[in-house]
Amino acid sequence: MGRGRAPCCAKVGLNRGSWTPQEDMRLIAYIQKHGHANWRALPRQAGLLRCGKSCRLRWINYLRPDLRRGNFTAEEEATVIKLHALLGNKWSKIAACLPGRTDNEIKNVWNTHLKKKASEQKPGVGESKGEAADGDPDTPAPSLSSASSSMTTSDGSNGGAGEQCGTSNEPETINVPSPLELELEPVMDILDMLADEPTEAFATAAPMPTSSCSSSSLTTCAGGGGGVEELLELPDIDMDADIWSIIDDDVARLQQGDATVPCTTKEGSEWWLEDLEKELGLWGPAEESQPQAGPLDQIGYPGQLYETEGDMVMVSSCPPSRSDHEASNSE
DNA sequence: AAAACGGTCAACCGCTCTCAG
DNA sequence: GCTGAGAGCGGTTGACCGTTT
Repeated sequence: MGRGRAPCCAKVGLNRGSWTPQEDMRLIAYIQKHGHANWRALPRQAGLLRCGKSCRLRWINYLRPDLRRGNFTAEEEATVIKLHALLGNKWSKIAACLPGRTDNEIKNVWNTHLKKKASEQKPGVGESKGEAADGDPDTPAPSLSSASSSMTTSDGSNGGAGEQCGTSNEPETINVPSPLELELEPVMDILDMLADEPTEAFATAAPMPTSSCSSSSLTTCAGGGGGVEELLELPDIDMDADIWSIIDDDVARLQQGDATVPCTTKEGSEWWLEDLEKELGLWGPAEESQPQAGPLDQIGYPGQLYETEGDMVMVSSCPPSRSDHEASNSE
């Protein structure tokens, strides 16, 4: 109430719309180095002409290292459907049960096809709290374990995307009893409570222990892959110029094929960027990478520079064109 | 072969909640 | 206890791409 405040971005002089590869690189480099303690200040300190909100969204929905990508597995879809039946449009909470998936992504998937699917599955049973609605005798708990299996299995039908995301993300979690289970545990509790008391119980009983996976903080996410958190522990430092030296330095080293450059090494905590690049078809020898559409046609490998608007830009991660995304999905 | 249509997804907008001063 | 700032969430929109006519 009355918490009115100016929009986070005065819409003057700030970039809007799709993110460019260089913007992505700046954001990634900055967060890798300094974390994201203060989203509002981040774009200024990182030298980005974006509002903090936009940066946050970009990071959370696309650049975050612990993201899974590619099509939803059947298990994930089932989980979303069931959780939606339980929670409604609480996308962030649903996302908390699907590590590596973002609320935005789940929302989109729901609105595009799961909604239809769900209504087809349960023509008249929709209001029965969801659990057995799809004819599956399983209670929500089994559905969650399905989700957990989907995490480690990853969908082979994703044309490679699945392999990069899920498994490479947490190879160890397969044998270890459970980062994921631990993560899902509170959710199970929540669902348990929901079985008795609808939605209100959730609010009180769920301090959102897992929400970090969906959107709040990478540092606490089980899927985050160890070392990343260390990178993000650094305090917020004011360094407009510094970010450039980071990027410039990395660019230079990348061009020399220096595998120790953060964004390129698989051994460090930056493996995810490689994965991202692979998924975008920007990684590896030409014969292996997918044909790029549009402006990316002129782009070679990660680390390679190309010029745009008089700016030198490093080929690395970039917002995937739809063709990239769908190419990987259509397999 | 071209145009129209529909589907999908990334990004933006505005509101609410939480926390620090 | 109050106020303001920042973060997070859910809804909506616009652009792009594929499919159908």
